[in-house]
Amino acid sequence: MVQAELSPRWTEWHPLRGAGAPGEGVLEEMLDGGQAFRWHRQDGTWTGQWGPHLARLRRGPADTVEWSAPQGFLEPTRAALAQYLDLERDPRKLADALPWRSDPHLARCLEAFPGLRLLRQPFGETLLCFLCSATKQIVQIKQMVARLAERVGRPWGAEAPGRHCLPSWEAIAAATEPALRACGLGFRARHIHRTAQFLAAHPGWLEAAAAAPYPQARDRLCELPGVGEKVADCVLLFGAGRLEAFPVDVWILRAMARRYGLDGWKPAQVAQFGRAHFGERAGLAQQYLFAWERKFGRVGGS
DNA sequence: TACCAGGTGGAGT
DNA sequence: ACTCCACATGGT
Repeated sequence: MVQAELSPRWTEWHPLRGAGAPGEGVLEEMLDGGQAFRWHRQDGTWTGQWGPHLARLRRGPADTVEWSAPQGFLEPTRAALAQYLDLERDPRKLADALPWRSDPHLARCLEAFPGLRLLRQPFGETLLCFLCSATKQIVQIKQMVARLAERVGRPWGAEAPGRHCLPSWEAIAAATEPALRACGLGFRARHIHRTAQFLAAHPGWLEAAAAAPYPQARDRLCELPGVGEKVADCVLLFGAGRLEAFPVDVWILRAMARRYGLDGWKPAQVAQFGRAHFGERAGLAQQYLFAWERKFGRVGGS
């Protein structure tokens, strides 16, 4: 499917500066654990794209992470990575403010994924990716957005031949729905195309939603076709750094039923419980619970 | 082969 | 307001 996987010439590796390095296996959870869908591993090296950016990441010596950029893009990539990975903030300090002292399961989750970060992805791209996410596995979502980039997005540049950015909302609005459907989007193609049409007809709408306070931002996003409470929360959490957002998917529903006794609770109730129980950074707790349940909770009820 | 996947929207009660 | 179900597609 991907024909000539020509790779760019890369700069040398640089140590990632910033507080709180991820523990063993945690980098993988950050890049491939359902927050982002544009990172691919080959031989222990992760290559990823976001917005106009392209970078590689790998584990370095002594619990560090190293990065490299396409030749000629060292400084812009350095700045973009700092923003994307939220390097200014220490993830362990953020997590320490969660109520793990009174919540043994949460404590276990924090211990299992030390240094886990929430990404700060481009808002519009996050919306696009999570519009693709409905009842799809992460591997399939990655495949869908890869095809969207390849067929609808613009080429990254001469330095990285064969590589494409995700399409802008304008580009998606200009595409036909059958063309989107041909990317394997299924019934999501209609939602995505109608959302694109709406955004094209309402310049500045998305930026306003991104800037609004959490409850208003969430309500506004839910006006878009294909966006419900879960997708809106994912977009705000992973695309706008709104840690109050508490996305409830099948894994969180399962986790809250098994670990907190919330059997039979509906998503909206679980979301309310989550925000009340975990506090103003509930979304961070959510990501730990999600990661733990997927890694350790696949079999066995309690 | 069945069942499930980071759900949503619409119809019927 | 709540319950049920169609919606497309591919992994396990």
